[in-house]
Amino acid sequence: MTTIYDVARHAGVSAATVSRVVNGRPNVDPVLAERVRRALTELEYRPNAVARNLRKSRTTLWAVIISDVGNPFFTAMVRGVEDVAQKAGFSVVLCNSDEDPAKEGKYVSAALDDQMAGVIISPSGRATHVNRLVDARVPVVVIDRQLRGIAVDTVLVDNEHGAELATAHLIDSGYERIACITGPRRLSTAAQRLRGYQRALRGHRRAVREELIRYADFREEGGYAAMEALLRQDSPPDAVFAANNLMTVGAVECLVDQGVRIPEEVGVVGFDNIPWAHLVRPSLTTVGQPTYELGRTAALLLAERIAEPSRPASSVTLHTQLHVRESSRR
Amino acid sequence: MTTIYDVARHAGVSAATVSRVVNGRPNVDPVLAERVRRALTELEYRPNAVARNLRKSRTTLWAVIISDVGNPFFTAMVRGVEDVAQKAGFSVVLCNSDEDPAKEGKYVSAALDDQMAGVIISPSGRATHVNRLVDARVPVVVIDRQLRGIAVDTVLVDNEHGAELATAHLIDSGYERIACITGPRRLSTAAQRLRGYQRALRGHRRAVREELIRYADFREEGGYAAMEALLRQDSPPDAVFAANNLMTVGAVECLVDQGVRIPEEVGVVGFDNIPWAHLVRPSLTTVGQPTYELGRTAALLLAERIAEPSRPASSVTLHTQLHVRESSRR
DNA sequence: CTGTTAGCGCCTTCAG
DNA sequence: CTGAAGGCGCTAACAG
Repeated sequence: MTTIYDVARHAGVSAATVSRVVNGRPNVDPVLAERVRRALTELEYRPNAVARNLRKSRTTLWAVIISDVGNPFFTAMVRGVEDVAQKAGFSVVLCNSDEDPAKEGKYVSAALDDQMAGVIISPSGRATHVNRLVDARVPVVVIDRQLRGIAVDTVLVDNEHGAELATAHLIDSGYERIACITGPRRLSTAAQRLRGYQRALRGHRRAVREELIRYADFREEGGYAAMEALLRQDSPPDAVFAANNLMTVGAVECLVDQGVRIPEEVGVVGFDNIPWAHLVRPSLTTVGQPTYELGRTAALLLAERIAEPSRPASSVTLHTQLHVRESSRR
Repeated sequence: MTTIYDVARHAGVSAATVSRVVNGRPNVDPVLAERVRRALTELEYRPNAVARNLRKSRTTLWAVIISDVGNPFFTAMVRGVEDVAQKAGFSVVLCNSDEDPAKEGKYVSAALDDQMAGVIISPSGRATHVNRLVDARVPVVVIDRQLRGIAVDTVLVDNEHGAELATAHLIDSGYERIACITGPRRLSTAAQRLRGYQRALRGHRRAVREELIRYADFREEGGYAAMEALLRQDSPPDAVFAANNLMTVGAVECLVDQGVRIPEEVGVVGFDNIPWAHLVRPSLTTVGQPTYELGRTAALLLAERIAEPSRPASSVTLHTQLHVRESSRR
């Protein structure tokens, strides 16, 4: 491995001068600079990033801690993060917490140990781990899920509003007994989408029936099981609002398996984009999120905070959009 | 930030002793060790990974360079990699080359500069960048795509065989003019899947018609455009084999848009798993790959090579499986 | 404008 | 078994 000293010797200057040239500092004699540049290319010098990081006690890496790499929602988001990161000179370490606070904790520790330049996290529950980052003054942006009582940059969507629109649309389509399959209680997204559902019902003077509300796990299996339970009831629902993409797929699978016709017997609206929602028969009505933009925005916020650590925390809310397709029209 | 010296002072020993305790070395007086451990927890000491990396000139990071984070095939693979990596004490840096050799080059440079412990790469074309890694003695595993004339650990699937099965199945189902939409010529997967298609035709004494073969980009848009072009021909195909998941989706979209009925008018088989292939109407026949296992295997190979850098390169081929669903039965 | 010096935090000889 | 010393490669402060 060729070091800065090899280059210095080869160019007949000091290591400091080489460093200055490498880092594009002004105040270097053009003649020397040229000699250094030649040595640089001749020796194919590449700065050792690790040494540089130690010296500056900060790296050029961002950790993105998401709760499910298998969920296209999160990968689309990561794409948005990545594009911004690369332009800003950072690389992205993708960490999959699998909704497991312990795993999340491990990744937060790693981010701390590795002196990551910043962290974007979709927290799997309480604020504990995010607090560790904040306490250590590591720039953090929370994405997708809200954390109460902690001043941190946050990027969200208007969950409640989106859920309300979705539910109102089912009501307008003539469905009477509308169920809601939401996510784990501890997640703000689950709570807010449930609240939007309830608000729509109340706004249309419908009763909110507890037996039509299910808490599942934001996964396919959970959506399937919840739908199954709903169908087994004495008076089953004639429509369902599922609070994320994977659970929507699970619910639809269940309906298909049970031979229940969509949208005639049961109408379906899902939250989140679902890849190829339009190819599924019937095509699925969804509340679309600007996933890529979510990631982009979070990355932009992170870059700003890194540049200016003391600026006050801000919170950005992006908007969802209802895409009406076949699964909700009867 | 508390350093090893703070701990040493606090415990009344030298930094060397602390280091030994932290790293679980034997030959430390139990009494001292206990004192050190107490200091460790009292001060909440966390070793600085960057300093450690510099000292040992190796990190605990793997770079996984894939060509499309938007493709569920690759993310499923990454999951397999991640699970193994975590158990082996490595973190995974996910890099998205977007099929762009220049971007790929940048990420390879980053891996080199950051002294990554290893790289898993699905190369976007020629071997140049992989060679740089090999030359620098960075442990590498090539995944999904074959690189000729270079001794490197590789994990593949039986592309030709899978494609042959898929095509033979279309022939057996009674289709006559079977088209093939394959990927970029420079990618081994595209070439091999095309070869499998041709082999199946020849094996069944059918002519291989050049006008039924299209080279696209392994993306949705490419699949759509290729299908469109095929349909515009004088005698359009009555079936199509698409060589990856996204192109299959694109082709199906095109058929739907044009009002062509699947599988009655045109049969469809796609390569790669397609999430929710069974929910799409008609459900899609696919050649399934063991994606998670691909990632797992690559990670295992990488771990082995890191442990034993001089072992000869090996190549593992996993098997595909034909999942017959509705889109190919008439 | 340039070079010398020091040290980021850790680990690993090498003496003792 | 323990501690002192040196150095991984780089950059920032300080003289010159």
